[in-house]
Amino acid sequence: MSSSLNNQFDDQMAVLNNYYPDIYTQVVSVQGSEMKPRRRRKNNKGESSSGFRKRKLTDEQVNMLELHFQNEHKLDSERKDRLAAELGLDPRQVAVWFQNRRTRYKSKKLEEEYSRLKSEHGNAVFEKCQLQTEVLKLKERLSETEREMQKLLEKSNGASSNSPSSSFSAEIMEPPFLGGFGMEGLESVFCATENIYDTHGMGYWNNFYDM
DNA sequence: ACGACATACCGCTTACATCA
DNA sequence: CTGATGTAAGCGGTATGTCG
Repeated sequence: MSSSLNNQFDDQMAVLNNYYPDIYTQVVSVQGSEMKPRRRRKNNKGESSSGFRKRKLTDEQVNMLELHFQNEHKLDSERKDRLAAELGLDPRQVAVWFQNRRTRYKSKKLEEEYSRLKSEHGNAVFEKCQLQTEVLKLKERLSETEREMQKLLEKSNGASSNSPSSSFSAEIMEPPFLGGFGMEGLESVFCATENIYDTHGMGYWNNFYDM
């Protein structure tokens, strides 16, 4: 632990002591006398639950542990022993609490990350759909323009009967515009996704991912 | 360098307390 | 009373440091 962190921690402890002046003596008197931690469950046949009652840590103990955890997620042996003495707990209980707390922290972080990625993915899908729709519209415009050009060519060919057939006219007669872009069969997908967004908005997709 | 041992940590699981 | 949920703690495995 760095010295600045130590100072920060000492400040926090001072504040806590201000709010809970007799926290340590209370905790020690309650837990130190009769709540000795003991091991249980040697195996899963129910051998050793001899009168054991699981004790919940007091709010003050949890607050203190939480304070230490915010300061540093891992314990060195010295800090563990000192904290255990301060809280009237077994050092092993402190270690276990920190381990469980790290697990909770990790799973919470994972959930947050999952939500963030889910949201990003939803936005990306939405954007992709918009872009695909745009591509379709542009292809339609291109097709229309090409048809008009074809008409103009036919007109001019009719006016001068001896005009040569150009390679250009042959090219523009090729019908499958979408095929050239590898977009075969996607028209219905575009329409479907577009309709879904139009009808339901992004909330629909968020619910969809929650399934 | 190497193996034995201790220690800390992690993931998974169990058992208990609490609450709706 | 009961099932769901939160959490303290047990257990086995792994990584790392120390010592002879």
